[in-house]
Amino acid sequence: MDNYNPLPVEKKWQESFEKNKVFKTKSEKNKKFYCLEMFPYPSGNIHMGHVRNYTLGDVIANFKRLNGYNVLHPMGWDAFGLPAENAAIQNNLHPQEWTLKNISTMKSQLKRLGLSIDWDKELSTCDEKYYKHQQIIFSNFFKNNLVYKKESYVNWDPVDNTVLANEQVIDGKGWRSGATVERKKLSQWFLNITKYSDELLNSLENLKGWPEKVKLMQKNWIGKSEGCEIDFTTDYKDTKIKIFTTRPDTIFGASFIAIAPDHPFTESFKDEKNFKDFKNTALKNIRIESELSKNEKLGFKTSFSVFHPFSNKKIPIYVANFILMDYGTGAIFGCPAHDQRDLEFAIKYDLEILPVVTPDKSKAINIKDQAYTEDGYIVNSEFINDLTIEEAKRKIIQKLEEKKIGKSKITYRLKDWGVSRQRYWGCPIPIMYREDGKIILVPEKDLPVTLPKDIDFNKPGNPLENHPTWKYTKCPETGMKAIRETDTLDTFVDSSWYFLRFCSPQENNKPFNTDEANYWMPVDQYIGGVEHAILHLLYSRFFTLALKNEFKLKVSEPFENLFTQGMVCHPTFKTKEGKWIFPKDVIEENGGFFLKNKEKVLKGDSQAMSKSKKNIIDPDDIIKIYGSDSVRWFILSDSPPDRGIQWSDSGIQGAFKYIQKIWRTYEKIKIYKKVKDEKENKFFVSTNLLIKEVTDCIEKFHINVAVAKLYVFLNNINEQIEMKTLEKEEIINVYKQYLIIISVFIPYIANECWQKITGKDDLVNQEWPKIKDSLLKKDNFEIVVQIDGKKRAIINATDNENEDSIFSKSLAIKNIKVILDEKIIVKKIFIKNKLLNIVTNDK
RNA sequence: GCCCUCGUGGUGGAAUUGGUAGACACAAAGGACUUAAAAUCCUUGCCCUUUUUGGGAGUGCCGGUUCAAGUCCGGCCGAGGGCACCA
Repeated sequence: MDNYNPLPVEKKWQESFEKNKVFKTKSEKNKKFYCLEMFPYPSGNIHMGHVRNYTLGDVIANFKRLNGYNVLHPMGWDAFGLPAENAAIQNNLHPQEWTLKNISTMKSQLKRLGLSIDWDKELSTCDEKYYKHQQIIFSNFFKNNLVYKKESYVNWDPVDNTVLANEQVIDGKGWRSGATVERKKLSQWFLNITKYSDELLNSLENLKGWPEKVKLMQKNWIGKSEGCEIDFTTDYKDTKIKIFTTRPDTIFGASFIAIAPDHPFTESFKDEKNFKDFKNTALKNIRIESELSKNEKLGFKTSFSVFHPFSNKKIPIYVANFILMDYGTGAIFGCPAHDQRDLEFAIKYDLEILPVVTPDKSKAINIKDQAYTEDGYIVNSEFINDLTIEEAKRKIIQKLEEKKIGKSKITYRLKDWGVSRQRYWGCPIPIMYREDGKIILVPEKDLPVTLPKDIDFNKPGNPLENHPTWKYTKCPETGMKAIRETDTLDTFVDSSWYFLRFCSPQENNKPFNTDEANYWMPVDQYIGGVEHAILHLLYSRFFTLALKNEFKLKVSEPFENLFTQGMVCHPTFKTKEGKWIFPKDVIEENGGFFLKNKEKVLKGDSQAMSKSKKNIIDPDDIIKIYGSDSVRWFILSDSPPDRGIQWSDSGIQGAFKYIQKIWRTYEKIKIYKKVKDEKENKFFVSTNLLIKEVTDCIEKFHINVAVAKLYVFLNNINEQIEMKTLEKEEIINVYKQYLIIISVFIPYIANECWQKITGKDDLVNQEWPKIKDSLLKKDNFEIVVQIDGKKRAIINATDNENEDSIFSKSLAIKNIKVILDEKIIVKKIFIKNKLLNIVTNDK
């Protein structure tokens, strides 16, 4: 028998798919399925993470197509971003050339995988045909007050004179210059996502098809807190400090006020030397975020106080390094007895610790180094004594509102989205600053504002800013001089609406065609990495809400079902000096690991594949040896798709063997002859059951289990071939059903075998095999017989066979009888067609 | 620190949601075929035993609920992830 050689076969079918536009989206508007995987950043080559992501999506898309859905399965490129600029600097290659080259490479790699993508829908975010519409969306947000400018901090490299992205700051230093990064305030554009805080939070519970984990992460990110604001009157010219608290019930335990270092109240003493020093250290420490929680709680005692709103007691005001100006009101009252952080602060500065909540009314509570934060009753608190915490909160808020010094208030952790980037390779913001100081939009007819091609990366800073002419323009209305916005948009903006654009990527006048979008949206299945659980997915939800009215969208949520796939992992290798080594450069010998020059290599634990640790396997290298089908099959088997998968050589070899076995099965069927008769054959029943199980597994994303069932399926077919009791036609029919099913996973071998066995190449036009309910009804069952819950025997029974009959059959079994002879039967538990448990007095 | 998830053979993992634990695969050992290798196929896989269609232990640890627990409840231990001065 010939071996199956995947490479020429796969090439043949790839060309055939392409030539015949097999995966083109249909125009008729019947039941639809929009299957989308997160689009890739064109970094150079596809990696195993892409292979897993797109293969997974392809299984779903193929499955739905065979089940009669009109499927939209597009692909595009998240093509703006910093690495293109870095490559430009390093290789003296224009970001656009670098990007386009990468897109072309990766596109051919994806095609080689046999993905059922409609390439006519391809889009790229760095294409002006795409970002023109993003500028229209920005203009729209501008008109609807969803975008505004405010001062905000950036990472500033004082040596390179440039703004750094967070990932360019390493241990607080600039990645190129090594200079300590400073915080610098710049005026930047913000999208008003917080306007939708409540809606984004509340509709999470309607997202039934999202993983609970992701919803929880978003919920925590939005971070809703219910509490109240209280105005405290100070002894400085009667000014007021507004604080936010979730624990107004502890107001009588307040022993200090703490405000943020950049709180407006600090204006009156901002030039005091002691305060300046304090503020500098406090703000400096904020920059290294990981250090924050370890930081010591430091306070600066001001010479001012506030008056308690109910007791009129004087309470000192501190400036504290742990109070953030951009959360709540930038000020709190500290109640040390019932907040751990306040307690630490109070101990350090010797402030009063007055317990006002007790778990037990009859006993006094004593606070040492643990704040009491549990439920209880209020004490030491005048008119709210003896109330529960909840009652006290309500009472205090009511009193505050009566006295007009406070009100209930909901605060969110979610902040508005800063979208300005001081970068070249991004979508230009369609804004002009007119010489009379007015900020105006570039009119829609003048869009897109395109990026200049001739740029100089040798000068530090933003090339758009440095460009000799690009930013100078004129106001089209007044003819006044104007300067263009030189910031570009965060690339997360690009990916916040691309799923809408895919519905009508050729639409010229609008970001998307309303009818098409309303037909295809929402995305029925979205698949991607869990690392996007918060930002990308939240931003996309925000965009959908924000665009809804203006563009007449029917949906409020973009992604009906979300699946977050796990990472592809591989062991890491290092030399003694700690240099990372590619797995392909490592040779295993007698349990040890070596380089080609015999240098010893240390094997580390398995981690997610990453360029920096070099524990990567290039899909190209693998496909060249085993073919695409093998890679697809392996990456789908073994591990549940939402968990990490261990890449292994033996695993891919196993997959390759399976592909070979599919081929051998075809060759055996080709020469098959029936030689004997057999009355009873469970084959069709078990096949039908397998089809049902595989179908269920795919629908539930248990792809690894579906794969396991398909091993059984093929083994069963081969068993039947050996038995030689079926008609050839019968074997072929089951094999054809099998091929339809595996074509969803591994299209090339499936199409090849189908063509060989049927003489036609119309596998893609087939229907998913029907499950025959009549065959699902079994008439034979294996009944488990237990004594006191322990399995003792298995009995064959007919459908619905009754308890007495099963019981008497059990007694006929020797060891059951032996055991029961010594015991008295107390009762029997019987479950039809399944189980009989005989319970005795002797447990 | 807070929140979440997960602990099953040498390994990746199944188990219809409380009803036969270990499907399927990888790796290993033994065998068949072969001059040989590769490929392929078969067998084995905890302990005891009268070698069986027998018994026992067994899903991180301790306890509980139940006729019955990998699955439910309580406590502990361990691994991974998210948030991180959020008032």
